[in-house]
Amino acid sequence: MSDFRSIQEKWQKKWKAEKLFEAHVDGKKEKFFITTPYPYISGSLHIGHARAVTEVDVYSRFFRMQGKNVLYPMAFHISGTPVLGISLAIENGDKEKIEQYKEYVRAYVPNEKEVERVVASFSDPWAIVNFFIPKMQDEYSSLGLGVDWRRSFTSGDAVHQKLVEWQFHKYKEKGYLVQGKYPVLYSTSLKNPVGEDDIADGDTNPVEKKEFTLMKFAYGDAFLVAATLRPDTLFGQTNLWVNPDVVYVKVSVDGEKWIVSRECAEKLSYQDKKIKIINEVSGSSLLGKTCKAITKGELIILPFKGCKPSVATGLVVSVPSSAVYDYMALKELQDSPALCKKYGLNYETVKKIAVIPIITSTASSTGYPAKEIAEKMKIHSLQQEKLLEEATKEVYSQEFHTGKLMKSCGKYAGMSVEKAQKEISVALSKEKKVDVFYETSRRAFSRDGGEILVAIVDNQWFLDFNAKGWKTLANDCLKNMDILPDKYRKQFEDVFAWLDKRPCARLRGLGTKLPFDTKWVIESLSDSTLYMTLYTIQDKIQKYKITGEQMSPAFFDYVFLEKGNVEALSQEIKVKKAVLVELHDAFAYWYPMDQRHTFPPHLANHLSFMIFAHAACFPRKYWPKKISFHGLIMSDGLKMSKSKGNVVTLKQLNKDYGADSFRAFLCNSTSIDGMMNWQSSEVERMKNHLDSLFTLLAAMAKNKKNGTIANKAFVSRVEALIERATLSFKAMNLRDYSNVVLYDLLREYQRAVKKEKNPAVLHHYLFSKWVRMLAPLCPHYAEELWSLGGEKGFVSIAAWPEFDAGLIDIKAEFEDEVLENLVSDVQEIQKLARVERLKEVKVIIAASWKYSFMKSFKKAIEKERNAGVLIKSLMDAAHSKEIASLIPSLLKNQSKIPLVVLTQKEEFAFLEVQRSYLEKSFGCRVVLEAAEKSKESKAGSALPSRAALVVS
RNA sequence: GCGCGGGUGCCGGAGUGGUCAAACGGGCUAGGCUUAGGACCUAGUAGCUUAGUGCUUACGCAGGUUCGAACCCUGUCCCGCGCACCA
Repeated sequence: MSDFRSIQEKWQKKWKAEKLFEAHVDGKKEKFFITTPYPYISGSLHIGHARAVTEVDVYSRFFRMQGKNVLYPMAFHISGTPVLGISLAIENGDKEKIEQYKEYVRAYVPNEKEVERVVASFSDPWAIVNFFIPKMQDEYSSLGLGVDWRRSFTSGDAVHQKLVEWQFHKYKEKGYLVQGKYPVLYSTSLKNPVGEDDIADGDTNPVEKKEFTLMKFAYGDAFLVAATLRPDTLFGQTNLWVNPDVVYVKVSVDGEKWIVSRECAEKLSYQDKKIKIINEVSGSSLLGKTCKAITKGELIILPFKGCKPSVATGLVVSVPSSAVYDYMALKELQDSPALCKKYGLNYETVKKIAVIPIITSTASSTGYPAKEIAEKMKIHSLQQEKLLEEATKEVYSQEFHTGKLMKSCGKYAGMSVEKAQKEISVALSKEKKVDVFYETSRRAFSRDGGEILVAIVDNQWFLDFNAKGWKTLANDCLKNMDILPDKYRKQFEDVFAWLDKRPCARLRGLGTKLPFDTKWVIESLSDSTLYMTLYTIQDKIQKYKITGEQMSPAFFDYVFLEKGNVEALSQEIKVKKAVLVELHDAFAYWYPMDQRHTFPPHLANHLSFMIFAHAACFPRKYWPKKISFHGLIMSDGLKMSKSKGNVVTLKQLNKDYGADSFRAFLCNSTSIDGMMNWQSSEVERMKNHLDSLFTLLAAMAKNKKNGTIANKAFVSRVEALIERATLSFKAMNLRDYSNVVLYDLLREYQRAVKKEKNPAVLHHYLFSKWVRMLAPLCPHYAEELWSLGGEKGFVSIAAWPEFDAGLIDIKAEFEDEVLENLVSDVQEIQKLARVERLKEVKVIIAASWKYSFMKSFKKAIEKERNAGVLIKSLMDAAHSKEIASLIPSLLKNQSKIPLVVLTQKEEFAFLEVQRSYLEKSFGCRVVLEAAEKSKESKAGSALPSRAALVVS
């Protein structure tokens, strides 16, 4: 049994010592530059992080063996709020976070005192970064990755920040950067915009922003302001709802007086409105009064306790035709003179309020969907909240998709609901009869307990993807890229079409400051779209100790774009001209990026932005060439998560299975875009399989002899497998490639060795090819075997085996198959006939005419498949009966048609050669005879390459 | 809701018009090896049938095109993912 741990360590050390994976500019070699998004700093790495990097490694090792100059680099991302959040939590004594990080640190630091000290130091975000990065590098390296670590950096390093500054200057010059107002989720306690991970339960129950239309109904010197999501129902408004138990406030809003809930007034102050509270107005005091309708006439104010002061304005405009709540609330009043009396309302007036039909849709052809659905669902009271919710949703969805406005809607009559919604609010907004208000989709709090609401940020910086020409460039870039699998191309196109303005800076988080407005930090997705360029020069930046100050925009202009005067630049930033030229040459050699490999969740954000960034800042020749996608990772059939306890860390992985087993399992268990389901029992199996493969190959290594192999079929099949593996690799079909090296070659070997008198010759031919083909998948085992077999140097940089088309021998393969079929047929017959010990096997070879018939038949069916026509054209008077029955049966079961049609003589000769082998397998005499000469009744059923058999 | 992708055996998944009862792997069953277990090897794994190369039913469901469909077309049901300030 092999010791995977020591083998793994041994070869990783040697690779490192020999600098095997350090990539150097070499104009004589074709380069291959492949990347995967840099990982974000987190506690510890698990197999989810390992998929992309491992697949890239397997793939790039193949290209290295194909003679390409491969650059596979990696860096680290630290921008944004997460790292900052951790250090803040630790500084604030957050017990949960501290414990969590102690746990992470314990994996590396044995001494508990030291653990405490390290975690305490994490109040400085850089301490987190500096602690984890070397660990992450080690863990990644333990997978056997051929990464050139000299080119590593973090997004917080000067070189990265200077690049991002250069990039944003370019954006600004091109007019891709604009400023404006923008609604964001905002925490009142943090006094800052918040993202999903700042919100309590934000990841499991996401908070969205909802855009309400505020409708202003004149009431005395003020407006009663009601919020609605459906401006399209404007013409169906019959009354206003207020909550009689709520005390509203009259506030001055930008010169107008509005009556809204107190909570709403507070929220409005965050939404770019100047608010001053004038006085209180009790809900009950409004009952029975009227306000001016937006369309014409007046609306009466009625009570409805369902109006929540915490939602929108706390006032609701009633549309009983379409809104089930409104319909029910109105009906309740109309059905009860007592209730009206209680609120001091005139029953007759209330009774007279008529539902106004406004929309026909699949929900109602007459315009009374609320009434109809309430009756259908047997809703009879406002207490049935669940049903009411459901009914509301149902009506809305039907009306939104199928609704048309009726005659009652004036000039909007005949318009679709979807369209009317937009047009009505635009028109009313022009007349200043409505305003916009943003509300959260649910009540939410930031992790420190502050309320989340929607605030409007002024002077927010946006990337304007619709800026002149940008999209055209990006689409151009996309069009010339390979997307693997190509089904994602459409998705890119859709995302590109939909991208509009995107906020690109935040007020908090780690990252690069916007050079021309330094209170803003460039947001962490926007700052990581061009960093791959740095991989091409980072080794030299370090070698020549170039500082952040020296990396001015002019520096990047020259290094990337060869723009400007080198001499002048050299003087200005004090970097030798020769160094600048060297940097440029390195960039020009490695760029563009040949491939980027990641998972589909990056499509709509990172990858799209990456394309836009390249399209914006670089000429066509430096645009990325290919994007490939891998699938997601599950563990024991579930998404990996701490709470489920199914996270498999790379440390564990190395301890229990080792890199090669993981790599083989990963590549073989699913296709590249399929989901990898980690199941330890299956990984264990793979480990065992590799063990026995290793044992077998190690034995072969010691027993090899040059010579000629008689088994042409074997050689032909192995050559075909070499070609298949090569083609699969080129298509990044890692599963099919791994099938070849893990199983198919093994099967062919076992098949051949049974018939082989001189296995050492077989080994000589197969060993070196097999080990080389195994190397990308299981590099550690392959290196060990390579040295066991006495081969020179590293297999990691050996040449990939060449496929020799001249050794493909279809006839030999076919004959071999005929032979194997014959053996298994005999065995089957023996079983069925219950013959204990064979005395004789009679092999009756088909009559000669059948061979020529089969030849013509094969040719004929290339064009004609109709049995009747075939029979006529192939008829031969001497064998009419047989032909008539043979043709339909061959058509039905085409597996009976031999791949290669031999002649009777050839088949005879081949079987004669194999007779001794057959006799040995059966342990008895084997007699060959031609059907024409046979006395057996079975003789007639023999077909070319499928002899009739008689056993005794 | 909009957009995209997908539904194949006990499972993961190949297969996109004929050599498919379906690659490869796993599981399961039987046998071998072994002190035992593990590992490994052999055979079987839709049903029926048989001294073999045979029949029937299958690729979400319902239709259609074709000599022929898992594969093409139409309808339908179900599932997954994305929908922005978040890495």
